[in-house]
Amino acid sequence: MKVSQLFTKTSKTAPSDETAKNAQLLIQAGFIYKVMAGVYAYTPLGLRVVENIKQIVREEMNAIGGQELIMTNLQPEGPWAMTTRWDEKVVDVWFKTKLQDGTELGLAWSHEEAILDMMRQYVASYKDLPMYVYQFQTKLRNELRAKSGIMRGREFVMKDMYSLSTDAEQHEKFYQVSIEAYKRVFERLGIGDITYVTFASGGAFTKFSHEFQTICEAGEDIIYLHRGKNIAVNEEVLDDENLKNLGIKREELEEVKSAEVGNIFNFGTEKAEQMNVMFTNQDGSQQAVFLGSYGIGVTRLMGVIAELASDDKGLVWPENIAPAKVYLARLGDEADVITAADELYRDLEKQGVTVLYDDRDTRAGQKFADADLMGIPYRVVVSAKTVASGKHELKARTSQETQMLSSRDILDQLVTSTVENSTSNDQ
RNA sequence: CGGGGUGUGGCGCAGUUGGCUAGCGCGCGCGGUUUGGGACCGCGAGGUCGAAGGUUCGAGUCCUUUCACCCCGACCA
Repeated sequence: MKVSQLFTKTSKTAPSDETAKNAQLLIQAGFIYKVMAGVYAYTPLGLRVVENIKQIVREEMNAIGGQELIMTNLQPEGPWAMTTRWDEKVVDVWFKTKLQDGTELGLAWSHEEAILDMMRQYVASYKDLPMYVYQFQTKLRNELRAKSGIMRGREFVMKDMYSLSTDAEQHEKFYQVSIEAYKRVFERLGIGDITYVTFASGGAFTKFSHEFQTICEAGEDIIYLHRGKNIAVNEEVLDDENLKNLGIKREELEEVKSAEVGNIFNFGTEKAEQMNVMFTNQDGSQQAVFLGSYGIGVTRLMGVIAELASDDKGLVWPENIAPAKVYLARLGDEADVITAADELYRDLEKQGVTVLYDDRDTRAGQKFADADLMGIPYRVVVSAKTVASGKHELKARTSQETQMLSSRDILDQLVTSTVENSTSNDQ
């Protein structure tokens, strides 16, 4: 991707109508565009980050048997009425609209009912179960108040997975598998060590649900960490009885602010009973499907990571989700400089290293400032000086030191570290 | 939804107790000098002051209504 072709521009000043750090930085650097409160467009750089996060999630969901699909945003009343969740007194975040003939429709804020309604047609026997489906969807929620930039919007991208199981035992098995998969996702996103499996309120079917909470000052939740056991308790379920059941003592806990980046939830058989989604069991009896629901807030994660990974110069993306791995700054427009930079650009991309190639006719300072603001992990400088010496400059975003290396060595180094990344990711 | 705050060129801001052609910085265009950390000089384009209504000889400045945005709270399956 060439910087000269990006329609977005960086800004020296933060937007005045945002106070959340994630929104300020992402807008300043040209990753998102604000349409209205809680509603943001993702511009090319931002979209790359979203897609990178999605890809990591996708790989882990596929690895535990998830089948990707896409449900619809437009929802008919029928399925939701069966569970009482069509009622705006029950679910107050509905956006509702109408067909031209007056038929009321809802815009999906979640998809449990939609999934079950569809699966009624596909699930007939215990042999069809368990079944795991997931999607990346733009969720629409009429929140009373949007806030914190992209961490709490009215329109956001979420990965939601649904498990359909024959019974509690089969469900529980996958539930545990999903917890491990989620841990791998957050590990790969670079926030594994500050993301805690957290006990939270469970609703009618189980004592707890599990949230994945990332320690973050900008988060909305307060959780109590037990570092020894590597778990946490949401303040909403912090009471003596629960602590006793979990075998932990209040004084062992540490209070922190956090952002909920994932949630897994057990619906039991109630929803399938309400919606009449049944299967025939081995003994020939009709039984209701056991439902689980597993969310990861994709765009919220982007916001959380932007909050956590930045310095006074701008964003600092982890390599796994950065919009590009390298910022190639070409200084000067002499023919040999252009040739050298173009070649390096081509060779890097050819070997799978994503490059943001700053081929603009602007000064060095501008390019360096933009590279820093955008948070690209590595910066390579090609100039008349480096071309003359045969060695270009390589610098990591997080480092002050630069190395002078030949094009060949730069290639080797950047390609190699890509390989290391993908290797550790496969485990 | 309750409380608080803010709306002035694309962005960030200043506009004194209402006063004449609404300023500044960034960005943008043209010319020139520059060229490794957001260059400098000159010229130039661009706003009717969130919107509507009102008071006044006169409103960006005052009043009313309204819209939008931000923050706190409530809410968040």
